Amino acid sequence: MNIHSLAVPSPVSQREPGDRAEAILDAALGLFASQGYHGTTVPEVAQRAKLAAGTLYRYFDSKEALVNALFRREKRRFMLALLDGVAVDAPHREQFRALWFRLARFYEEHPQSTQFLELHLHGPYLDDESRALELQSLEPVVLYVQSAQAQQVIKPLDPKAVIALVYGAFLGLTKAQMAGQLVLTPALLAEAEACAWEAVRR
Amino acid sequence: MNIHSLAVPSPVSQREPGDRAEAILDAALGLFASQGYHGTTVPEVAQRAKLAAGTLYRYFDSKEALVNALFRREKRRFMLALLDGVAVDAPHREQFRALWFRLARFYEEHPQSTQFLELHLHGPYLDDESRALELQSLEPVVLYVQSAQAQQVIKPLDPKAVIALVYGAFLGLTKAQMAGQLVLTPALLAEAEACAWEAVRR
Amino acid sequence: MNIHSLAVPSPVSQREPGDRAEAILDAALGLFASQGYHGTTVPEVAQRAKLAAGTLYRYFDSKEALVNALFRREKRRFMLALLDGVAVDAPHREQFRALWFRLARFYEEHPQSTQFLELHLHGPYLDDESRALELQSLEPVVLYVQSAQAQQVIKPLDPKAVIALVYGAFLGLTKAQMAGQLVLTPALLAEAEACAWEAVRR
Amino acid sequence: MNIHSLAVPSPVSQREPGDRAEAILDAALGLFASQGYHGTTVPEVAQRAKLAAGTLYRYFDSKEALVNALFRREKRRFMLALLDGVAVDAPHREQFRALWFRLARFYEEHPQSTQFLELHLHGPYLDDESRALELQSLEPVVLYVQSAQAQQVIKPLDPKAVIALVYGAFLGLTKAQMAGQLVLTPALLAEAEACAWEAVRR
DNA sequence: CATGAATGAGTTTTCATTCAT
DNA sequence: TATGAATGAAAACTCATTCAT
Repeated sequence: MNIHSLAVPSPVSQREPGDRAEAILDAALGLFASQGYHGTTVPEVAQRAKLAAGTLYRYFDSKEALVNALFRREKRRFMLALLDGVAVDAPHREQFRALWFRLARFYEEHPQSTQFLELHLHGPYLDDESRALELQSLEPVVLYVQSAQAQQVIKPLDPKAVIALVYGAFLGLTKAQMAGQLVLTPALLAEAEACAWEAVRR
Repeated sequence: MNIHSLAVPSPVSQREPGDRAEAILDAALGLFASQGYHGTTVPEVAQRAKLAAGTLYRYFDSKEALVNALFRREKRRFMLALLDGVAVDAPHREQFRALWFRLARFYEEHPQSTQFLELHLHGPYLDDESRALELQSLEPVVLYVQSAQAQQVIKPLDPKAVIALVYGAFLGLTKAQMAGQLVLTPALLAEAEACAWEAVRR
Repeated sequence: MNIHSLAVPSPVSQREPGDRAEAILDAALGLFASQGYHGTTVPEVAQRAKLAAGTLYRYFDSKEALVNALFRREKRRFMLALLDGVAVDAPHREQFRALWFRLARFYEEHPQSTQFLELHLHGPYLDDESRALELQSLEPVVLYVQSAQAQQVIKPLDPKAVIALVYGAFLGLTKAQMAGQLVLTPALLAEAEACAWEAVRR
Repeated sequence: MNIHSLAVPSPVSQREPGDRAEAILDAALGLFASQGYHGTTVPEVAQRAKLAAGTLYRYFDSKEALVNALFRREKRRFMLALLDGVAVDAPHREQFRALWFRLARFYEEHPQSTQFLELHLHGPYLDDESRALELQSLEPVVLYVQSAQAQQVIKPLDPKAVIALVYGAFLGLTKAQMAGQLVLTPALLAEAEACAWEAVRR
């Protein structure tokens, strides 16, 4: 038994600051992902986050500020899941596989995040900071593709086309699963990874 | 000069009955595609269709009925463009290429339709008939894939996974183009078609 | 009996356009005058104008637009009542008396307008056009005072001070009447006019 | 250096009890005067008084109680400034001059108080006590006017009319100054005092 | 006694839908 | 049949007041 096990469990009302904002973002994620921005009401978000509608405005200036904060949180989460600690020295084939399964894992753990980010990519309610983040997020992947192309491992297409094809294919699978047409088993994901690699390999 | 050039242009009030409904659907397509269902107002649609808001209700019972009618029209257009007169006897490789370029052509001619159909695939406002059409629309393509698989030309994956991968890859390209990251030149489309084929061929 | 007496009385629903906006302004005048801008709600105005809250927004873009439209209408009414057809050739003493009794008449006929204009003179919700009108409205009276000063009929104070003294004195009377402390009989008004003249005459 | 300069400044937490209520009233004065009752929020007042919104409610039961307490404090201040130690034996002309310059001094030192008292004279949020104070405050001035009228020094108008004319004229000057149209120099104030006297003298 | 986060009623505003003309 | 003004329910947002800490 250590000193921590003696600690009094903190009651709900003693949440750390920031916790409440996170709860709101969590609630908003599910709703924006399934119903879209205009299809979701602020009271709905508040109710799901277990607070009064007015309270939400202590944490976010407006519905628009909320969707932007959410977009940035999810985009950062996504990029972190995709790139953090990636083995840049590994063979390109290995890196490709790693990236694919990181996508898969992120989708498995945060399907709503995947859906949200696709749905809200170009909403007119996204502000400059969100758009900047969006643009910036592609860069590391473009670098990977260019490096692989320099080694003549990936076809010499526009790197953005390569990314669009592979990530598009991946998203196609997730949509099919969400529509109930498909079950993304590990086996299927592995086969699909092979397909994706065949598509862009040289 | 022929007899037609002499024809008096029919006044607005003497349009054929279906004409106005079509005009409404055309107007709705552009708006729903770019702003979403909840982000588009009925008066906005009416104004773009050059009629009064109240008049729209002579043609569609409600906003929901409108979006469903639109979904069905666009889905049918899309399937027609994809499948009508397709050469079922041609080699599978040829058919694949043909399907890809039909997709490309449809997107080129009706980018909003492509966008609309993706965006509204799973809106909670779609009714049973629309959902049924959605399911049914996949069937001919599934048959094509199964036929190719029977000939051991396409990998023995779940046909829906094959479709998801290929159509997903195609949509990835269109999104990149709409985001201004890419220009879908004929050359790029041809190269991408090759990629897609490599992805699923045996 | 003339042709007009034969006219069918127009039903309520056939009001001339503009009538409705006027009804809203009339309703708003009474409420803004007695309760102030922030103390008056839009549904309150709508109810008094006998229409639904939403309908008001067909005529005015916002509550702020409404108060500005009202300010301008009342200011113009006031200036018209004060200056239209004034005998600029009459002796200055006569003109002074005329102006005073025009003030009195306007107040008698539109006490709420007088109150509203005083109360909202410097509200932060007044826009540039309203402010410009406010500034411009003083000019003709300044000219009168300067003319009288040139003839050595009125004391050589800053004309704006002369106006402030006289109009302030007048407003003091109206406030006392509205507070129930005083009754502005014709006799009292005449005596007060003499007082005001004594104040500024040379 | 004297003994006072050595005094330890009393920490905020050891303020005298009435101090905080005064600080709240001071903060409220500035805000109510410039933005009105409904245009001012309680948190705004609290922030300016450097305390939390909740704390304000230890000192005043409600926003309405606050505005009433403020009204009474300012009204008393005003009457004190106007009448305290006034030389009742001096000639009426002298007393008139003294009253005028006491008005001027009060306005100079507490322009917001002047503005507040005028703006809130008839707010529906004023309670009976405030209204009673309002009525009662006029009495000493009425007595002065009656005394002067008895001596045939001031015109035999209703004393309340006399007061309305003179105080109205004074307020007119202050409004013109606050609107930036005028600067109330000592010279102008002296000339205006002469005007006011001419207005009501016999 | 002080705090300030939380509340929810109330405010401004929008918009799908109706209906008199 | 076409119109568009009118409606009122519902949305985003504000703020006086309370209360756990």
